[in-house]
Amino acid sequence: MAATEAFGRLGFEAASTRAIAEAAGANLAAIPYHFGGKEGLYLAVADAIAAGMLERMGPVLGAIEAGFNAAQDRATTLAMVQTLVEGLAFTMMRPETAAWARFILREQAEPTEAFTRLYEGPMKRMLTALCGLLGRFAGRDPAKSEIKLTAMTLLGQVIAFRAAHAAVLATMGWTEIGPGEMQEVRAVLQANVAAIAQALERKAP
Amino acid sequence: MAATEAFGRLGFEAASTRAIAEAAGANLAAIPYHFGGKEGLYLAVADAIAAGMLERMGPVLGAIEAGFNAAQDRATTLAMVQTLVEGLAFTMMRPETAAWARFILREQAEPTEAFTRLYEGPMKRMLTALCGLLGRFAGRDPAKSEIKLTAMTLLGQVIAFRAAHAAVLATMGWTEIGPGEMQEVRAVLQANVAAIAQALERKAP
DNA sequence: GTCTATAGTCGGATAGAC
DNA sequence: GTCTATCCGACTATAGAC
Repeated sequence: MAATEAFGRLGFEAASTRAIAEAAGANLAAIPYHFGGKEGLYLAVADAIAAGMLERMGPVLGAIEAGFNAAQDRATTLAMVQTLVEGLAFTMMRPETAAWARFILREQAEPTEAFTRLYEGPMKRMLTALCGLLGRFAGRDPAKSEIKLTAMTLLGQVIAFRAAHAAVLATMGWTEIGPGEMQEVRAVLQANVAAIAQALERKAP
Repeated sequence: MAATEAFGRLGFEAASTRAIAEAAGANLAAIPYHFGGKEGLYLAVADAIAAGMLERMGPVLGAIEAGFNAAQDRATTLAMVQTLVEGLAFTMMRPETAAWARFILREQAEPTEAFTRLYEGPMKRMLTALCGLLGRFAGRDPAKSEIKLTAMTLLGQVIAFRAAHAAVLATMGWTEIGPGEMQEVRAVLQANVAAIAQALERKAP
């Protein structure tokens, strides 16, 4: 956890193993001993984040994947999309996951081996599920660019609240995105998802 | 430019003035001499980015601000929203501004004095213009939370393509977001903006 | 203004005692 | 496994020649 915080806040190079060891109440030499070095610790953080995300999003994703083959009507499909977006929002906006978000955003800008572990784990699964749902909605191949890009924009709306965190706080006059603020965000996200889904549906063959 | 690239890629602490000076073909000692030190150089980068964004977004923002008081119909207002979102997308997705995006995203996650300069300059002006347009669209006070949050999600969709850059490339099978890819992104952004605006309009008093 | 040389600090890794 | 002591490299800033 100390390493997640430090790497997320400062990046790989600027974070110091000395500070991480001290924050964790551990000895500096324990890092090379247990993780094989600073880089090993960094990858261990990526794996821990991937596991944590899968743990939190697992139930929602499992339900979608399980219910997918049973032919669903559009209302049910839309509800699944809403659940997925909302699940991501609630997972990524919790105070405990702020450090995850910083770490992931860094890896997005400058991907390393750690990004592969994050992408091939939780991210790909979420994107695949969302594309499947949107494809059914639009009556089109989920692998089509338009569907995939729409999926990115839906998840992107959520990500933006972390990526543009300081701008959100400044604009809204908030000091944090707590439970109360989260309710307002959720209402707007739901409205947007519904609007975009409806537009997709209108274009369906 | 060398400093923008280095600070954007590595962050303030990890970027070295040695590497920046070498990349710029300048002498190491020139940095303390001309900018007062590493921190002064960092703030100079922030100011340069703010000025560059204002330069690129200025015409679009000026037109919106000038035309705002002349009572506009909804079609014109929607067109202005589309122009603003598209302008931001084209500004922020150009290869030349990739370094800006990395710098800004870092400041969003961990704001310093540099963020204030970015926010009070171009960001606030864009957000104010967009809230004004959306407020008129929805027939509501532009200062209402719902309007401001909707504005954040609209700009957030654009930001997401930079913030989740690696995930976008991996999902789309792209190697970069060039002009061709940009056209596809633009079409989806336009559709989303139209859908969200229409939903706002339906809720208008 | 521009450069070299250097001072002073802090980084990660490791040797070796326990 | 855990700790202290230490090595060696890289960093920013500055003194001082030109």
